[in-house]
Amino acid sequence: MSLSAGFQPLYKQVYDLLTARLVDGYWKPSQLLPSEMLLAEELGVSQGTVRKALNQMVVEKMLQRQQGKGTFVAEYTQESDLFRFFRLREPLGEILIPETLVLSSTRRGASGDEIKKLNLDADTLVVELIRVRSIHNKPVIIEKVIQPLSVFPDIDKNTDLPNALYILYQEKYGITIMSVNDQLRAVEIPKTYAKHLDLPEGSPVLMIERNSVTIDGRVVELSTAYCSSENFVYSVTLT
Amino acid sequence: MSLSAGFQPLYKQVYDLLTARLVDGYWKPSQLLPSEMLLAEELGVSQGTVRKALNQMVVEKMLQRQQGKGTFVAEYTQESDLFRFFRLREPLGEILIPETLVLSSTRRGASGDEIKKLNLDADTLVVELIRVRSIHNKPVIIEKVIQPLSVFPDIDKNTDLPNALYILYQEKYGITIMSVNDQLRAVEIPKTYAKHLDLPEGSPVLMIERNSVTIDGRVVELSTAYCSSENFVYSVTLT
DNA sequence: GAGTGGTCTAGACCACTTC
DNA sequence: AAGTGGTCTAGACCACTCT
Repeated sequence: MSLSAGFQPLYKQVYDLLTARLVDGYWKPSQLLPSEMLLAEELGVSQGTVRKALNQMVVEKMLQRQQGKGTFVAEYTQESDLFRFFRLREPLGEILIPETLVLSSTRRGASGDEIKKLNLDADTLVVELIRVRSIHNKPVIIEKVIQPLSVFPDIDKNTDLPNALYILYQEKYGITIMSVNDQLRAVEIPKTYAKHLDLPEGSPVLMIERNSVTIDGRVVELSTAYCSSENFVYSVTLT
Repeated sequence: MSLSAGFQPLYKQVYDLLTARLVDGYWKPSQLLPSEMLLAEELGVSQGTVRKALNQMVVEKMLQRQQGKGTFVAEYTQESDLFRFFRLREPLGEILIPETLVLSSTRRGASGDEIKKLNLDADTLVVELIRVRSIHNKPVIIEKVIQPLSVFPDIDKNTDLPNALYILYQEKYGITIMSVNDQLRAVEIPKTYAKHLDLPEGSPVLMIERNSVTIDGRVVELSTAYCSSENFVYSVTLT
């Protein structure tokens, strides 16, 4: 059997092979995969083994399955999916979808910190994007996003950036963000940002530093956000 | 077969039955469960069905399994486990274990908000515990913990509270905290707390409001923490 | 009705732990 | 060697979707 050369369990080898097909773009978001039986036949393993690999990929949100229909590559085009990583809520818990305004977009060389965190070559250019996000017409977040041009060629040539950048990454660059690491601090709002959020200088704001990680484990985007927490909170459940 | 009267899948019925045994204390933390084969025989289902239920409980961190040894009720007595929900880190990511000093412990009637969040009767008494937590001998957190006496009888009679309260809840009251909901804000530190954290008045601090939830879904503890984020960050990964 | 994923079973063999 | 969980297979039947 073609997979038997490995040291890992069969279902793990199947998992790796199927995951590679997603990373390579062999299967694209929203696409229907072959049925369990067909995959089992193609790979020379039992249907139960394919099932175990597929179910693991569902747990990790790479795939979605529907009884009677089939198995699909996960897509994040629903509002609720797009804002899967957007954690600001009203204190009572309602989900809030922000509007977004781009303030600036500039190319520059990557800083040492960025080179390290994004694992870039020394001379790589990055785009620094500054946006203000508003909820109910009130500006509540100002964020700086760092995108390496080596990962997202000419991303600053796009007109009409989508509200959720991740959909652009997925549709235009075939890059799917699977997880983010957030570090939160409380700081006084930087002087230059105070006016954009309609806050007095010295106001305490949440500072959120985020690394965005792809399906294959690469950090491809950095962001730093300053969030007014007068009316909104960062809400998260730990298990 | 004794379980067949339900509408749910067999493995779900097995899951519910086994979970109930944990909630009831029929099986206690660190205890060895019967083997898959014995459970299957007792419940009149196949070994594969028991396995599916057990594995789900492992995912939810109620059980731990070890090949060759058996299946155990999860216990949280390791330092890393005790601080499973402790998210403060040095910016580079090292795990920090705080020391803890109790400032006060008082009984009082529950407030309306507490009655609602903890689902209490109107006349229930609660304990309000105020603690300072230090890292490397520097105070960084001051927290107020609300414990209903209806859930934790005479909890304020304990001398020597453990560093992690959850181990007390588990060992003395048979209550296991399975998840927490955190809401984070940035605020100016309350005047009365500034001196405890060695911070100037008006300093921005992280305010973390937490609901702690048991294995059976009840909120049994509230806490509000003010954290200096000069040298530490709240770190979390979203998937 | 045909095709999909979801459940359940039974049995074989492997890997690890303990005695 | 005996007992545990982990993997893999094969087959039956159920529930759902689409045509």
